[in-house]
Amino acid sequence: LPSLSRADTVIIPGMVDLGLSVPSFVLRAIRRAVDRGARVASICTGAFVLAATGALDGLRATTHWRAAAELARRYPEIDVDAGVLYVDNGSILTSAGAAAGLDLCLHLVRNDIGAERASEVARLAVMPFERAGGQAQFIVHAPPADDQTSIGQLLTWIERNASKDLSLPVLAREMGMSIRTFSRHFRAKVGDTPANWIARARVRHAQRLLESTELAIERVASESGFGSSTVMRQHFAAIVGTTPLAYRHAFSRSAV
DNA sequence: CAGTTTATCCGCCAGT
DNA sequence: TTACTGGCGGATAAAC
Repeated sequence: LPSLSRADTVIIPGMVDLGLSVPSFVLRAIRRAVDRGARVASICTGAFVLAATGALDGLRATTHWRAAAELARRYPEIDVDAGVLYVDNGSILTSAGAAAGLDLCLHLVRNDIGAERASEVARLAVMPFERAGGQAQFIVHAPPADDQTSIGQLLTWIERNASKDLSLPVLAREMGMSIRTFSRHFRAKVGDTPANWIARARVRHAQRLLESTELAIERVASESGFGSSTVMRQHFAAIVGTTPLAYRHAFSRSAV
């Protein structure tokens, strides 16, 4: 609970038993997070917890379809919509059943760091990138993530050009900003430092090459933009937790 | 692996 | 006054 006073995003999972009442100190902690502007999202029947804090009053919201009527009965102030996967009110979000919770989380990832990364996350989570049809018409009340500025575009460009020179001066010039301003904006928008993010992009690139080619490790390193295989190994160990060769072997064994 | 060089990051601050 | 920019220094981390 103490982390609720610092968290940027708070996610409330579903509760098994709607008859249980949530301790008031939990509700207060959540309410404080809401009040200081943290982004708070509920999944499935977690909407009941969020509703109990009063944060949903006057807003449109959703929950598991079997619980929707009960939510509307208990909290007349809430505009309950059982026909959508999730509802985005900007900093307050709710989602329907558990699977829709994944859609909601993917929506957050997409808004935060772009569609490119979101599609990767979706792939990792083995779920379709964007569910369409049926009840998939989600509602976006908030202005669509302000200017999904050029930082987002830069990220996808980096993702595709891992082997290029991605030093700070180069990227800053690319963006038409000074180095100082660029690193500041990057940090604010992406939540990570450029070097860190680039290292992870390069590791992803290397993983792809290791999965799908027979290129020598040294070659994989240079194609992925690492100065040497030593540098790649270093990052690989830190991020993936194994060595490039071990990764390739593990992958080829498991890929039928 | 250890030592050296280079790059990055971020607080600070003066200038729009 | 607030909101933003961008150079500087130097601790820190990465690359060699």
